Amino acid sequence: MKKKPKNSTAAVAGTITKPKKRTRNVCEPKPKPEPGFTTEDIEDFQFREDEVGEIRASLLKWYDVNKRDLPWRRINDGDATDDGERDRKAYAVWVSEIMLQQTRVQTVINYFNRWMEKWPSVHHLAQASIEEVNEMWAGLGYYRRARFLLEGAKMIVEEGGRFPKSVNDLRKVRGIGEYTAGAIASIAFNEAVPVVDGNVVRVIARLKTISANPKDTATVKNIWRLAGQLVDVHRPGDFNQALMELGATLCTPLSPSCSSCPVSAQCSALSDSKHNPSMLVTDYPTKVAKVRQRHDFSAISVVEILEGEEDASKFLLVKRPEEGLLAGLWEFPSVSMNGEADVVTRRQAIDDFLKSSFGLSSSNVIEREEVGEYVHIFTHIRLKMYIELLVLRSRDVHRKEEKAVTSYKYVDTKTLASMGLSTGVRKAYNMVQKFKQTRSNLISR
DNA sequence: AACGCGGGGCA
DNA sequence: TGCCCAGCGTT
Repeated sequence: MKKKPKNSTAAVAGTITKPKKRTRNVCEPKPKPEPGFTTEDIEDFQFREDEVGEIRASLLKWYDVNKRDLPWRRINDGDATDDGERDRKAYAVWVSEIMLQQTRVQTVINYFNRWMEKWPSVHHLAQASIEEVNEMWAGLGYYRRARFLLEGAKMIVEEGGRFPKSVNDLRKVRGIGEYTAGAIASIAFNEAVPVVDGNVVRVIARLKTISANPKDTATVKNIWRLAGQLVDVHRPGDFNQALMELGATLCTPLSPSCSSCPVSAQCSALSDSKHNPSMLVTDYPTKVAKVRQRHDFSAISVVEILEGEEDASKFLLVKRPEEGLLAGLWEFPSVSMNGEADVVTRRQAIDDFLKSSFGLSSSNVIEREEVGEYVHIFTHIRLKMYIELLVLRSRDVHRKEEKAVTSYKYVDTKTLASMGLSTGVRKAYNMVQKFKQTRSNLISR
């Protein structure tokens, strides 16, 4: 491997470093297409000053005309006249940015509107309970984000209730990393700092034909440096949003609309593709080998306790551990299986779990039915759920034998309907409801 | 630096 | 089905 002196020039937000003389100036026009730039190459990389000017102007002009009408922008847009107003904007930016982490705009819109209606300010949010927060968040995924929002709101209120204004102070808030700090500081407080998300990585990788591994720390650092060079000092918030908006709407992963792109004239990937049809804009950023999905199996028992009338029945819920997958969320009793498992094995495992943890005896069964199977896909796990309905008589519940190892509770159908359940748990419950409905239709016929 | 963490939409 | 999305905290 070729050795190069480490470039110690750190990314300075909002400043433009002077172009340096290099033996190989990658910014020079190239007589013929080159394959792209490796990790070592981009250490020396920067935009020319005239390029910076053109990109800023074109992108902002495009953004002013084409930006999407999004609920958080309605709050952000326009200049704040006092600190209170700036804080309200910052709160809206914060909530939207956390929701938007790894989540598409279209999905977020409704969640954002409901959230802001329920908790219009950081002070309102700080008074909320984790149960309420989970309820509002249910279905969005990465539930840790919701917990951090609540913790962050409490931190801010405890510190006096004023929103942190700088990247440095914002970074201290729970759940606010480099990206979110940059977004809030630039959009709400006009600090000339860059942001780098998946969109910005893609746009810059294409502009500069960066073929280095986009997940590599050195690459990410250099993209931050390049984004810092680009960010418009006068309109940093708009510029950052424009860059991301471009990535979300035109410079998309699979089919970019280069003919409509405001910075197509500055795009090396597009220029290369015109010279050589075998080179594609979509070759950048380079693809990263994906990790293999784990296959998990779980027996799930929707335990219904009958207390006289059918309407008075209650369901057993168990709280998941405070760390790991779906941390702290409620679910139906479940037992992890070691691969595919037949109904006898599953029931045995469930019986053992119900007996040892909740003192529920399988001798009190009114009804036990196999409801079905459902495969729930996480990014890293393929979870096959075996779902059964188990109806028990309440008078036979041996509360005395309960071991308080697991936190659990019995809830009625109404509570269950409104609770913050993960999508997989909600799916299991819906399958049980549908099963019952089908069965009662058959009986009434 | 590597890893864990949800869910959905789209080609 | 595979891909990837307005990332962050922990180890």
